[in-house]
Amino acid sequence: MKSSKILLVDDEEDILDLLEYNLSKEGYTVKTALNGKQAIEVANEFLPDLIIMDVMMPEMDGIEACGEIRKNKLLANTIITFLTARGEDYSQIAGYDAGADDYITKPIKPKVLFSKIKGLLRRASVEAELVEETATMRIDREKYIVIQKGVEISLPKKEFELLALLMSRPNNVFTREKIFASVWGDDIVVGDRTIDVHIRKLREKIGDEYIKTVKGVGYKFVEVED
Amino acid sequence: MKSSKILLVDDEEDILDLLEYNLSKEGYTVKTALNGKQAIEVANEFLPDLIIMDVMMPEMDGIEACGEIRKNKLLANTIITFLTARGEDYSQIAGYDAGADDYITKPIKPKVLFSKIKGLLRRASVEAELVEETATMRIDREKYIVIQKGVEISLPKKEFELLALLMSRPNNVFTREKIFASVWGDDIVVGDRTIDVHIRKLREKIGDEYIKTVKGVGYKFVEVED
DNA sequence: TTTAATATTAACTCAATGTTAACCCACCAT
DNA sequence: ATGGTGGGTTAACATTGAGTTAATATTAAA
Repeated sequence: MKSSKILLVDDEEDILDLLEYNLSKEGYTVKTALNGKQAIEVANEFLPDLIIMDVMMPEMDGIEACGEIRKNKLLANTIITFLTARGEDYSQIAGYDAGADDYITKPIKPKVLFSKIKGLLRRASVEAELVEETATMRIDREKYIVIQKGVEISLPKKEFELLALLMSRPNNVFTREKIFASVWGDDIVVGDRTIDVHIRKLREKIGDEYIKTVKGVGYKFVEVED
Repeated sequence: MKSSKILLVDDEEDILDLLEYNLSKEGYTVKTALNGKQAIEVANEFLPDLIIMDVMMPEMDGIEACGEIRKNKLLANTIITFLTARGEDYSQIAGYDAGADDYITKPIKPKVLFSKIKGLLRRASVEAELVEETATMRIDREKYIVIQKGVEISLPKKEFELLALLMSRPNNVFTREKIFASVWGDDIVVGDRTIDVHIRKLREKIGDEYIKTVKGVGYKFVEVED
Protein backbone atom coordinates (compact mmCIF):
# COMPACT_ATOMS: atom_id res chain seq x y z
CA MET A 1 0.00 0.00 0.00
CA LYS A 2 1.16 3.50 -0.76
CA SER A 3 2.22 5.23 2.44
CA SER A 4 0.06 8.10 3.59
CA LYS A 5 1.40 11.59 3.06
CA ILE A 6 1.43 14.01 5.96
CA LEU A 7 2.23 17.71 5.88
CA LEU A 8 3.41 19.24 9.16
CA VAL A 9 3.14 22.99 9.64
CA ASP A 10 4.59 24.77 12.66
CA ASP A 11 6.91 27.69 13.22
CA GLU A 12 8.94 25.88 15.84
CA GLU A 13 11.50 23.78 14.06
CA ASP A 14 12.08 21.65 17.12
CA ILE A 15 8.55 20.39 17.03
CA LEU A 16 8.67 19.85 13.29
CA ASP A 17 11.83 17.80 13.51
CA LEU A 18 10.56 15.71 16.35
CA LEU A 19 7.26 14.94 14.70
CA GLU A 20 8.81 14.36 11.32
CA TYR A 21 11.25 11.88 12.78
CA ASN A 22 8.60 9.94 14.61
CA LEU A 23 6.07 9.90 11.81
CA SER A 24 8.64 8.87 9.23
CA LYS A 25 9.61 6.04 11.48
CA GLU A 26 5.97 4.99 11.53
CA GLY A 27 6.10 4.71 7.77
CA TYR A 28 4.44 7.93 6.69
CA THR A 29 5.80 10.19 3.98
CA VAL A 30 6.32 13.53 5.66
CA LYS A 31 6.92 17.07 4.44
CA THR A 32 7.10 20.23 6.52
CA ALA A 33 6.40 23.94 6.27
CA LEU A 34 7.18 26.80 8.63
CA ASN A 35 4.12 28.96 8.05
CA GLY A 36 0.78 29.12 6.36
CA LYS A 37 2.08 30.56 3.14
CA GLN A 38 4.65 27.82 2.72
CA ALA A 39 2.04 25.27 3.72
CA ILE A 40 -0.21 26.23 0.83
CA GLU A 41 2.62 25.97 -1.67
CA VAL A 42 3.78 22.62 -0.43
CA ALA A 43 0.26 21.28 -0.12
CA ASN A 44 -0.57 22.10 -3.75
CA GLU A 45 2.41 20.10 -4.93
CA PHE A 46 2.56 17.36 -2.36
CA LEU A 47 -1.17 16.63 -2.15
CA PRO A 48 -0.98 15.30 1.39
CA ASP A 49 -3.62 13.05 2.89
CA LEU A 50 -3.37 14.84 6.20
CA ILE A 51 -2.21 18.28 7.29
CA ILE A 52 -1.27 18.93 10.88
CA MET A 53 -1.00 22.67 11.39
CA ASP A 54 -0.33 25.04 14.24
CA VAL A 55 -2.96 27.70 14.69
CA MET A 56 -0.58 30.49 15.70
CA MET A 57 2.12 31.18 13.13
CA PRO A 58 3.88 34.16 11.56
CA GLU A 59 3.26 35.16 7.92
CA MET A 60 -0.11 33.49 7.72
CA ASP A 61 -1.90 31.78 10.55
CA GLY A 62 -3.44 28.33 10.45
CA ILE A 63 -7.03 29.43 10.14
CA GLU A 64 -6.34 31.55 7.11
CA ALA A 65 -4.15 28.91 5.49
CA CYS A 66 -6.85 26.33 6.09
CA GLY A 67 -9.34 28.48 4.27
CA GLU A 68 -6.98 28.85 1.33
CA ILE A 69 -6.26 25.16 1.17
CA ARG A 70 -9.93 24.33 1.15
CA LYS A 71 -10.26 26.35 -2.03
CA ASN A 72 -8.15 23.84 -3.93
CA LYS A 73 -10.45 21.13 -5.11
CA LEU A 74 -7.67 18.61 -5.29
CA LEU A 75 -7.25 19.02 -1.57
CA ALA A 76 -10.95 18.89 -0.87
CA ASN A 77 -10.83 15.78 1.24
CA THR A 78 -7.44 16.29 2.72
CA ILE A 79 -7.85 16.12 6.44
CA ILE A 80 -6.75 19.22 8.29
CA THR A 81 -5.95 19.01 11.95
CA PHE A 82 -5.00 21.97 14.14
CA LEU A 83 -2.49 22.08 16.88
CA THR A 84 -3.73 24.37 19.60
CA ALA A 85 -2.73 25.25 23.11
CA ARG A 86 -5.07 23.96 25.73
CA GLY A 87 -7.81 26.44 26.45
CA GLU A 88 -7.62 28.51 23.30
CA ASP A 89 -11.27 28.02 22.93
CA TYR A 90 -12.17 30.63 20.42
CA SER A 91 -9.80 29.19 17.84
CA GLN A 92 -11.78 26.00 17.84
CA ILE A 93 -14.93 27.63 16.63
CA ALA A 94 -13.09 29.70 14.04
CA GLY A 95 -11.16 26.64 12.93
CA TYR A 96 -14.15 24.48 12.30
CA ASP A 97 -15.65 27.26 10.28
CA ALA A 98 -12.53 27.31 8.18
CA GLY A 99 -12.89 23.60 7.52
CA ALA A 100 -10.76 21.85 10.09
CA ASP A 101 -11.49 18.20 10.76
CA ASP A 102 -10.02 17.79 14.18
CA TYR A 103 -7.96 19.29 16.99
CA ILE A 104 -4.91 18.23 18.85
CA THR A 105 -4.05 20.13 22.01
CA LYS A 106 -0.55 21.00 23.06
CA PRO A 107 1.39 19.71 24.82
CA ILE A 108 1.42 16.87 22.33
CA LYS A 109 1.30 13.38 23.71
CA PRO A 110 2.82 11.15 21.02
CA LYS A 111 0.61 8.21 21.81
CA VAL A 112 -2.54 10.25 21.53
CA LEU A 113 -1.26 11.89 18.40
CA PHE A 114 -0.42 8.65 16.63
CA SER A 115 -3.67 7.00 17.53
CA LYS A 116 -5.52 10.05 16.30
CA ILE A 117 -3.58 10.15 13.05
CA LYS A 118 -4.20 6.50 12.46
CA GLY A 119 -7.90 6.95 13.03
CA LEU A 120 -8.16 9.98 10.80
CA LEU A 121 -6.26 8.35 7.96
CA ARG A 122 -8.25 5.19 8.22
CA ARG A 123 -11.41 7.14 7.88
CA ALA A 124 -9.99 8.95 4.92
CA SER A 125 -8.70 5.83 3.24
CA VAL A 126 -12.11 4.26 3.30
CA GLU A 127 -13.54 7.38 1.78
CA ALA A 128 -10.75 7.56 -0.76
CA GLU A 129 -11.25 3.97 -1.80
CA LEU A 130 -14.78 4.49 -2.90
CA VAL A 131 -14.04 7.31 -5.26
CA GLU A 132 -12.53 4.64 -7.44
CA GLU A 133 -15.90 3.50 -8.60
CA THR A 134 -18.35 5.00 -11.06
CA ALA A 135 -21.44 3.68 -12.76
CA THR A 136 -19.64 1.75 -15.47
CA MET A 137 -16.10 1.44 -14.15
CA ARG A 138 -14.42 0.18 -11.03
CA ILE A 139 -10.81 0.18 -9.93
CA ASP A 140 -9.64 -2.87 -8.03
CA ARG A 141 -6.31 -2.12 -6.41
CA GLU A 142 -5.97 -5.55 -4.89
CA LYS A 143 -6.21 -7.32 -8.20
CA TYR A 144 -4.68 -4.43 -10.07
CA ILE A 145 -7.36 -4.44 -12.71
CA VAL A 146 -10.11 -2.18 -13.96
CA ILE A 147 -13.59 -3.59 -14.37
CA GLN A 148 -15.50 -1.82 -17.10
CA LYS A 149 -19.08 -2.92 -17.51
CA GLY A 150 -18.17 -6.25 -16.03
CA VAL A 151 -15.15 -6.79 -18.25
CA GLU A 152 -11.78 -7.01 -16.58
CA ILE A 153 -9.03 -4.93 -18.10
CA SER A 154 -5.48 -5.22 -16.87
CA LEU A 155 -3.30 -2.18 -17.16
CA PRO A 156 0.40 -1.52 -16.69
CA LYS A 157 1.40 0.36 -13.57
CA LYS A 158 1.59 3.91 -14.86
CA GLU A 159 -1.60 3.64 -16.85
CA PHE A 160 -3.34 2.15 -13.87
CA GLU A 161 -2.21 4.89 -11.52
CA LEU A 162 -3.08 7.55 -14.03
CA LEU A 163 -6.58 6.23 -14.51
CA ALA A 164 -7.04 5.82 -10.79
CA LEU A 165 -6.05 9.43 -10.27
CA LEU A 166 -8.40 10.78 -12.90
CA MET A 167 -11.23 8.58 -11.73
CA SER A 168 -10.73 9.65 -8.13
CA ARG A 169 -12.55 12.85 -9.01
CA PRO A 170 -14.79 12.41 -11.99
CA ASN A 171 -15.29 15.57 -14.03
CA ASN A 172 -12.43 17.26 -12.24
CA VAL A 173 -9.66 18.55 -14.43
CA PHE A 174 -6.18 17.45 -13.43
CA THR A 175 -3.35 19.63 -14.63
CA ARG A 176 -0.20 18.07 -15.96
CA GLU A 177 1.65 19.26 -12.89
CA LYS A 178 -0.74 17.48 -10.55
CA ILE A 179 -0.61 14.34 -12.62
CA PHE A 180 3.17 14.35 -12.60
CA ALA A 181 3.30 15.02 -8.89
CA SER A 182 0.88 12.26 -8.12
CA VAL A 183 1.77 9.50 -10.58
CA TRP A 184 5.49 10.09 -11.04
CA GLY A 185 6.51 11.93 -7.90
CA ASP A 186 8.05 15.31 -7.32
CA ASP A 187 11.60 14.29 -8.00
CA ILE A 188 11.28 12.30 -11.21
CA VAL A 189 11.35 14.43 -14.34
CA VAL A 190 9.96 13.16 -17.61
CA GLY A 191 9.09 14.84 -20.87
CA ASP A 192 5.73 16.40 -21.56
CA ARG A 193 4.73 13.97 -24.26
CA THR A 194 5.01 11.02 -21.91
CA ILE A 195 1.72 11.86 -20.35
CA ASP A 196 -0.06 12.11 -23.71
CA VAL A 197 1.15 8.71 -24.70
CA HIS A 198 -0.20 7.18 -21.53
CA ILE A 199 -3.49 8.94 -22.04
CA ARG A 200 -3.61 7.57 -25.52
CA LYS A 201 -2.96 4.02 -24.41
CA LEU A 202 -5.65 4.34 -21.80
CA ARG A 203 -8.13 5.67 -24.33
CA GLU A 204 -7.26 2.80 -26.59
CA LYS A 205 -8.14 0.34 -23.86
CA ILE A 206 -11.17 1.86 -22.15
CA GLY A 207 -12.55 3.96 -24.97
CA ASP A 208 -11.97 7.54 -26.05
CA GLU A 209 -15.10 8.85 -24.44
CA TYR A 210 -13.93 8.41 -20.86
CA ILE A 211 -10.99 10.80 -20.84
CA LYS A 212 -11.53 14.30 -22.06
CA THR A 213 -8.82 16.80 -22.91
CA VAL A 214 -9.18 20.35 -21.67
CA LYS A 215 -6.67 22.14 -23.79
CA GLY A 216 -4.30 24.39 -21.93
CA VAL A 217 -5.49 22.96 -18.61
CA GLY A 218 -5.31 19.22 -18.33
CA TYR A 219 -7.37 16.04 -18.49
CA LYS A 220 -10.50 14.83 -16.83
CA PHE A 221 -12.38 11.61 -16.43
CA VAL A 222 -16.03 11.76 -17.43
CA GLU A 223 -18.63 9.12 -16.79
CA VAL A 224 -20.38 8.12 -19.98
CA GLU A 225 -24.11 7.58 -20.18
CA ASP A 226 -25.51 4.70 -22.09
CA MET B 1 -24.97 -13.66 -3.05
CA LYS B 2 -26.71 -13.58 0.31
CA SER B 3 -27.72 -10.05 1.20
CA SER B 4 -25.66 -8.46 3.94
CA LYS B 5 -27.26 -7.87 7.31
CA ILE B 6 -27.03 -4.45 8.86
CA LEU B 7 -28.01 -3.40 12.36
CA LEU B 8 -28.79 0.28 12.88
CA VAL B 9 -28.63 1.74 16.36
CA ASP B 10 -29.71 5.28 17.15
CA ASP B 11 -32.08 6.92 19.61
CA GLU B 12 -33.60 9.17 17.02
CA GLU B 13 -36.30 7.25 15.25
CA ASP B 14 -36.35 9.66 12.35
CA ILE B 15 -32.80 8.77 11.44
CA LEU B 16 -33.44 5.07 11.91
CA ASP B 17 -36.45 5.13 9.62
CA LEU B 18 -34.68 7.07 6.97
CA LEU B 19 -31.62 4.86 6.92
CA GLU B 20 -33.62 1.67 7.14
CA TYR B 21 -35.72 2.70 4.20
CA ASN B 22 -32.75 3.56 2.04
CA LEU B 23 -30.62 0.58 2.96
CA SER B 24 -33.47 -1.86 2.43
CA LYS B 25 -33.96 -0.37 -0.97
CA GLU B 26 -30.29 -1.05 -1.67
CA GLY B 27 -30.90 -4.70 -0.96
CA TYR B 28 -29.61 -5.04 2.58
CA THR B 29 -31.43 -6.82 5.35
CA VAL B 30 -31.88 -4.24 8.08
CA LYS B 31 -32.84 -4.35 11.76
CA THR B 32 -32.85 -1.48 14.21
CA ALA B 33 -32.37 -0.78 17.89
CA LEU B 34 -32.94 2.36 19.96
CA ASN B 35 -30.10 2.02 22.42
CA GLY B 36 -27.03 0.01 23.34
CA LYS B 37 -28.88 -2.50 25.45
CA GLN B 38 -31.34 -3.33 22.72
CA ALA B 39 -28.52 -3.40 20.23
CA ILE B 40 -26.76 -6.19 22.09
CA GLU B 41 -29.91 -8.27 22.28
CA VAL B 42 -30.72 -7.86 18.64
CA ALA B 43 -27.12 -8.40 17.56
CA ASN B 44 -26.90 -11.72 19.37
CA GLU B 45 -29.98 -12.96 17.55
CA PHE B 46 -29.56 -11.28 14.21
CA LEU B 47 -25.80 -11.77 13.79
CA PRO B 48 -25.37 -8.77 11.52
CA ASP B 49 -22.42 -8.28 9.21
CA LEU B 50 -22.29 -4.59 9.99
CA ILE B 51 -23.44 -2.47 12.89
CA ILE B 52 -23.90 1.26 12.50
CA MET B 53 -24.27 2.81 15.92
CA ASP B 54 -24.62 6.26 17.38
CA VAL B 55 -22.09 7.06 20.06
CA MET B 56 -24.42 9.08 22.26
CA MET B 57 -27.48 7.17 23.38
CA PRO B 58 -29.61 6.71 26.50
CA GLU B 59 -29.56 3.45 28.49
CA MET B 60 -26.17 2.37 27.23
CA ASP B 61 -23.92 4.38 24.97
CA GLY B 62 -22.23 3.16 21.83
CA ILE B 63 -18.79 2.70 23.26
CA GLU B 64 -20.01 0.47 26.04
CA ALA B 65 -22.25 -1.50 23.72
CA CYS B 66 -19.37 -1.96 21.33
CA GLY B 67 -17.24 -3.42 24.10
CA GLU B 68 -20.04 -5.84 25.03
CA ILE B 69 -20.60 -6.91 21.47
CA ARG B 70 -16.92 -7.61 20.98
CA LYS B 71 -17.16 -10.16 23.78
CA ASN B 72 -19.46 -12.36 21.75
CA LYS B 73 -17.32 -14.64 19.66
CA LEU B 74 -20.04 -15.16 17.13
CA LEU B 75 -19.83 -11.47 16.40
CA ALA B 76 -16.07 -11.36 16.30
CA ASN B 77 -15.78 -10.23 12.72
CA THR B 78 -18.82 -8.05 12.64
CA ILE B 79 -17.87 -4.58 11.52
CA ILE B 80 -18.83 -1.82 13.89
CA THR B 81 -19.11 1.73 12.67
CA PHE B 82 -19.88 4.72 14.85
CA LEU B 83 -21.95 7.72 14.04
CA THR B 84 -20.40 10.75 15.61
CA ALA B 85 -20.81 14.48 15.45
CA ARG B 86 -17.93 16.24 13.81
CA GLY B 87 -15.28 17.19 16.34
CA GLU B 88 -16.17 14.81 19.16
CA ASP B 89 -12.59 13.73 19.21
CA TYR B 90 -12.42 12.10 22.59
CA SER B 91 -14.98 9.58 21.59
CA GLN B 92 -12.85 8.68 18.61
CA ILE B 93 -9.94 7.42 20.60
CA ALA B 94 -12.19 5.71 23.10
CA GLY B 95 -14.13 4.17 20.23
CA TYR B 96 -11.14 2.68 18.51
CA ASP B 97 -10.04 1.25 21.82
CA ALA B 98 -13.43 -0.37 22.17
CA GLY B 99 -13.00 -2.03 18.78
CA ALA B 100 -14.71 0.22 16.28
CA ASP B 101 -13.74 -0.23 12.66
CA ASP B 102 -14.72 3.11 11.29
CA TYR B 103 -16.46 6.40 11.82
CA ILE B 104 -19.14 8.25 10.02
CA THR B 105 -19.61 11.88 10.93
CA LYS B 106 -22.93 13.59 11.22
CA PRO B 107 -24.53 15.12 9.35
CA ILE B 108 -24.84 11.97 7.28
CA LYS B 109 -24.45 12.30 3.56
CA PRO B 110 -26.34 9.33 2.11
CA LYS B 111 -24.06 8.93 -0.86
CA VAL B 112 -20.98 8.85 1.33
CA LEU B 113 -22.65 6.49 3.73
CA PHE B 114 -23.71 4.01 1.07
CA SER B 115 -20.37 3.85 -0.62
CA LYS B 116 -18.67 3.52 2.72
CA ILE B 117 -20.92 0.64 3.65
CA LYS B 118 -20.27 -1.00 0.33
CA GLY B 119 -16.54 -0.63 0.79
CA LEU B 120 -16.54 -1.96 4.32
CA LEU B 121 -18.63 -4.98 3.46
CA ARG B 122 -16.58 -5.78 0.42
CA ARG B 123 -13.34 -5.56 2.30
CA ALA B 124 -14.70 -7.73 5.06
CA SER B 125 -15.95 -10.39 2.71
CA VAL B 126 -12.60 -10.55 1.00
CA GLU B 127 -10.73 -10.80 4.25
CA ALA B 128 -13.08 -13.44 5.54
CA GLU B 129 -11.94 -16.68 4.05
CA LEU B 130 -8.56 -17.63 2.74
CA VAL B 131 -8.72 -19.99 -0.16
CA GLU B 132 -6.85 -23.27 -0.06
CA GLU B 133 -8.60 -24.73 -3.02
CA THR B 134 -9.47 -23.67 -6.54
CA ALA B 135 -11.07 -25.50 -9.44
CA THR B 136 -7.94 -27.33 -10.50
CA MET B 137 -5.64 -27.05 -7.51
CA ARG B 138 -5.78 -27.91 -3.85
CA ILE B 139 -3.37 -27.24 -1.01
CA ASP B 140 -2.94 -29.93 1.60
CA ARG B 141 -1.11 -28.46 4.58
CA GLU B 142 -1.12 -31.72 6.49
CA LYS B 143 0.67 -33.66 3.82
CA TYR B 144 2.50 -30.62 2.56
CA ILE B 145 1.57 -31.33 -1.01
CA VAL B 146 -0.37 -29.74 -3.81
CA ILE B 147 -2.93 -31.71 -5.77
CA GLN B 148 -3.31 -30.43 -9.29
CA LYS B 149 -6.05 -32.07 -11.34
CA GLY B 150 -5.74 -35.14 -9.17
CA VAL B 151 -1.98 -35.36 -9.46
CA GLU B 152 0.01 -34.95 -6.29
CA ILE B 153 2.95 -32.61 -6.48
CA SER B 154 5.31 -32.34 -3.55
CA LEU B 155 7.01 -29.02 -3.08
CA PRO B 156 9.85 -27.84 -0.90
CA LYS B 157 8.94 -25.59 1.97
CA LYS B 158 9.56 -22.20 0.46
CA GLU B 159 7.88 -23.04 -2.80
CA PHE B 160 4.95 -24.48 -0.92
CA GLU B 161 4.52 -21.43 1.28
CA LEU B 162 4.87 -19.14 -1.69
CA LEU B 163 2.21 -20.97 -3.65
CA ALA B 164 -0.07 -21.16 -0.63
CA LEU B 165 0.23 -17.41 -0.19
CA LEU B 166 -0.54 -16.60 -3.78
CA MET B 167 -3.40 -19.08 -3.88
CA SER B 168 -4.91 -17.69 -0.69
CA ARG B 169 -6.36 -14.87 -2.75
CA PRO B 170 -6.66 -15.82 -6.37
CA ASN B 171 -6.24 -12.92 -8.79
CA ASN B 172 -4.87 -10.73 -6.01
CA VAL B 173 -1.53 -9.15 -6.65
CA PHE B 174 1.08 -9.71 -3.98
CA THR B 175 3.96 -7.27 -3.91
CA ARG B 176 7.47 -8.47 -3.34
CA GLU B 177 7.43 -6.80 0.05
CA LYS B 178 4.34 -8.71 1.07
CA ILE B 179 5.75 -11.97 -0.19
CA PHE B 180 8.99 -11.44 1.69
CA ALA B 181 7.17 -10.47 4.84
CA SER B 182 4.88 -13.46 4.66
CA VAL B 183 7.14 -16.26 3.41
CA TRP B 184 10.50 -15.19 4.79
CA GLY B 185 9.62 -12.86 7.65
CA ASP B 186 10.30 -9.20 8.17
CA ASP B 187 13.74 -9.66 9.64
CA ILE B 188 15.33 -12.05 7.18
CA VAL B 189 16.90 -10.33 4.23
CA VAL B 190 17.44 -12.14 0.96
CA GLY B 191 18.31 -10.94 -2.49
CA ASP B 192 15.73 -9.83 -4.99
CA ARG B 193 16.40 -12.65 -7.44
CA THR B 194 15.60 -15.29 -4.85
CA ILE B 195 11.92 -14.73 -5.28
CA ASP B 196 12.10 -15.01 -9.06
CA VAL B 197 13.90 -18.28 -8.84
CA HIS B 198 11.21 -19.72 -6.61
CA ILE B 199 8.54 -18.44 -8.92
CA ARG B 200 10.33 -20.09 -11.77
CA LYS B 201 10.57 -23.42 -10.02
CA LEU B 202 6.89 -23.26 -9.19
CA ARG B 203 5.99 -22.45 -12.75
CA GLU B 204 8.12 -25.35 -13.89
CA LYS B 205 6.15 -27.69 -11.67
CA ILE B 206 2.58 -26.46 -11.92
CA GLY B 207 2.69 -24.74 -15.30
CA ASP B 208 3.45 -21.21 -16.40
CA GLU B 209 -0.15 -20.20 -16.78
CA TYR B 210 -0.95 -20.24 -13.07
CA ILE B 211 1.33 -17.46 -11.89
CA LYS B 212 1.18 -14.13 -13.62
CA THR B 213 3.70 -11.33 -13.32
CA VAL B 214 2.45 -7.81 -12.90
CA LYS B 215 5.56 -5.86 -13.70
CA GLY B 216 6.46 -3.19 -11.19
CA VAL B 217 3.81 -4.49 -8.82
CA GLY B 218 4.12 -8.16 -7.98
CA TYR B 219 2.77 -11.62 -8.75
CA LYS B 220 -0.68 -13.12 -8.77
CA PHE B 221 -2.19 -16.57 -8.91
CA VAL B 222 -4.81 -16.99 -11.60
CA GLU B 223 -7.13 -19.93 -12.02
CA VAL B 224 -6.86 -21.36 -15.51
CA GLU B 225 -9.86 -22.42 -17.53
CA ASP B 226 -9.85 -25.70 -19.30
C1' DT C 1 -5.40 32.48 -39.78
C1' DT C 2 -2.06 31.54 -36.70
C1' DT C 3 0.10 28.96 -33.34
C1' DA C 4 0.77 26.68 -29.15
C1' DA C 5 -1.01 22.62 -27.23
C1' DT C 6 -2.05 17.99 -27.87
C1' DA C 7 -2.37 13.46 -30.74
C1' DT C 8 -0.14 9.88 -32.92
C1' DT C 9 3.27 6.67 -34.34
C1' DA C 10 7.23 4.18 -34.08
C1' DA C 11 11.70 3.62 -32.40
C1' DC C 12 14.51 3.23 -28.46
C1' DT C 13 16.01 2.72 -23.52
C1' DC C 14 16.41 0.71 -19.43
C1' DA C 15 14.80 -1.21 -15.21
C1' DA C 16 12.37 -5.24 -13.82
C1' DT C 17 12.11 -9.86 -14.32
C1' DG C 18 13.56 -14.44 -16.33
C1' DT C 19 17.00 -17.94 -16.63
C1' DT C 20 20.84 -20.81 -15.74
C1' DA C 21 24.25 -22.72 -13.16
C1' DA C 22 27.22 -22.63 -9.41
C1' DC C 23 27.62 -22.49 -4.56
C1' DC C 24 26.65 -23.07 0.39
C1' DC C 25 24.95 -25.67 4.02
C1' DA C 26 22.03 -28.50 6.80
C1' DC C 27 20.79 -33.10 7.11
C1' DC C 28 21.23 -37.98 6.56
C1' DA C 29 23.23 -42.48 5.73
C1' DT C 30 27.20 -44.90 5.65
C1' DA D 1 34.23 -38.12 10.09
C1' DT D 2 32.96 -38.72 5.17
C1' DG D 3 30.30 -38.10 1.36
C1' DG D 4 25.93 -37.67 -0.82
C1' DT D 5 21.54 -35.21 -1.40
C1' DG D 6 18.56 -31.49 -2.05
C1' DG D 7 16.69 -27.08 -0.57
C1' DG D 8 17.87 -22.35 -0.59
C1' DT D 9 20.51 -18.57 -2.12
C1' DT D 10 23.31 -15.95 -5.11
C1' DA D 11 25.70 -14.17 -9.11
C1' DA D 12 26.02 -13.42 -13.93
C1' DC D 13 23.85 -12.85 -17.89
C1' DA D 14 19.58 -12.77 -21.09
C1' DT D 15 15.19 -11.15 -22.07
C1' DT D 16 11.21 -8.55 -21.99
C1' DG D 17 8.03 -4.97 -22.17
C1' DA D 18 6.77 -0.86 -19.70
C1' DG D 19 8.01 3.66 -20.10
C1' DT D 20 10.04 7.27 -22.56
C1' DT D 21 11.37 10.08 -26.34
C1' DA D 22 11.57 12.09 -30.81
C1' DA D 23 9.56 13.29 -35.01
C1' DT D 24 5.53 14.50 -37.27
C1' DA D 25 0.52 15.44 -37.75
C1' DT D 26 -3.52 17.38 -36.00
C1' DT D 27 -6.45 20.28 -33.29
C1' DA D 28 -8.64 23.97 -30.92
C1' DA D 29 -8.18 28.53 -28.92
C1' DA D 30 -7.08 33.30 -29.66
